[in-house]
Amino acid sequence: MLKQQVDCGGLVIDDPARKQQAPSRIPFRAAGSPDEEAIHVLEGLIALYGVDIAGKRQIVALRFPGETVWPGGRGRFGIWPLVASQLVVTHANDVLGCYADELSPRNQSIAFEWLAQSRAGALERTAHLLCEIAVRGGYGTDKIPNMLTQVQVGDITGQTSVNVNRIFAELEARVLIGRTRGEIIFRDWEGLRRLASFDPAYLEAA
Amino acid sequence: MLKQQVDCGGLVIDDPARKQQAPSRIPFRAAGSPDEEAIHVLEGLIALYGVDIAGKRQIVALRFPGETVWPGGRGRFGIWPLVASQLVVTHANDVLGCYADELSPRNQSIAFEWLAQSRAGALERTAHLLCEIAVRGGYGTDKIPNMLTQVQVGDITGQTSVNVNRIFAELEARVLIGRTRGEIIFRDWEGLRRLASFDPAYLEAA
DNA sequence: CGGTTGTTTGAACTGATTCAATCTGTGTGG
DNA sequence: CCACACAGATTGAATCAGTTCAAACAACCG
Repeated sequence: MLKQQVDCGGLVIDDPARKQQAPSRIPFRAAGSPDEEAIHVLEGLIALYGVDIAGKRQIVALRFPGETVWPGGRGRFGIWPLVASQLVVTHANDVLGCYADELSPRNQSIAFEWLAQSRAGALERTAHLLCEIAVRGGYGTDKIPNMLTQVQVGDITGQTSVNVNRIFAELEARVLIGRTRGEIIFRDWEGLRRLASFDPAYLEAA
Repeated sequence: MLKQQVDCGGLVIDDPARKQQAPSRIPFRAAGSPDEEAIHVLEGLIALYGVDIAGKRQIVALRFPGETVWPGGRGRFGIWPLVASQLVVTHANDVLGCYADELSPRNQSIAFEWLAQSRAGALERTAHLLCEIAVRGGYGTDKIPNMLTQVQVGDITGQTSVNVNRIFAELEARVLIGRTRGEIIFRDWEGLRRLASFDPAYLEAA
């Protein structure tokens, strides 16, 4: 998970002068802004989102700590911290070397996985998100912090928050997860993984 | 559209010895095979697809003539010629140079666009596909060849063929398209474009 | 305490699926 | 030239997943 940081040269990314705080849920960069920058996530969780005519936002990608938002969408996608985050912004050229070799195939792989999942049922998609957070966030298979609102989960998985709530209740009723205030507990990781067709292979670089 | 071919060195891609015919609808590479190769499309239309537990296939990307299928999914996605196609297969290393600069950002941009579109209604998604075929296939805004079955359109847009049929009928009833045996005619390109929120900017390289 | 944000629940509605049947064009063999 | 098979397109009816609207409930915070 931390490989990118090492590859790209710690001296750039660890420069404290470039570090920025990004408050939760305040757009860090709105859709439509030019993007020449690479944004490295140190802490928190960042979403790339598109907006349709009706004003509905659809999240198209997540970036966990250690991952990087590369330019390439011509600014069509906004950047939205789902939780309070720490970022380092560099000009893309400074770290381009590691883009081709490692990062881009992995990001494409994740995008394809999301597309392949996109027609599954809401139960499967929601379970898949929980699995992905567990692995990509490095939390392991016991539990993850409950850091997203149900509205945010809906933006990611393409449902209304009303339905997210029912899906969570259903996952709990099936004893796949448990919920406390601050955490989601995996009561049956293997069952959840199977329900979601989640195979972490797509998260390894090509 | 042909830029990639030029960039990557015509001598490799134009080598007639490497040219292969790929018959329509016979998997060229099944999901799960290793992928070390770059597959260049000379003619036809290629789909990358994933398969879920239920055996349903979901197409995650298309490759038109002049475009290339890069490795990076660890073989999780199969390659399926939607129509009879001409391909050139090379080892990825031989043409890696052009990957980072041009091709990958564009492919990521397209994947994001598909994800952003994925929650729109069936009418909008189908209209979007027609627009994308027109531009990416280089057919212009008058008409496109009717080369896909309604089952294939459903695989791409995530619907059943029954619904695809109804959507086509609806698009025709709204005088956005016309249908003949071999072609789909754009009767109101601007209206179709607006309905689909189709902005060809995402098809330009970053 | 009131204000705000997030969660939970109910009921009506709708887009899309599923199942099933019919229709149309195309090619094939007698 | 006709009989037949086959793939694709079209249509109808029942069903279902998810949305929408509306309201109640819970937790948190100044």
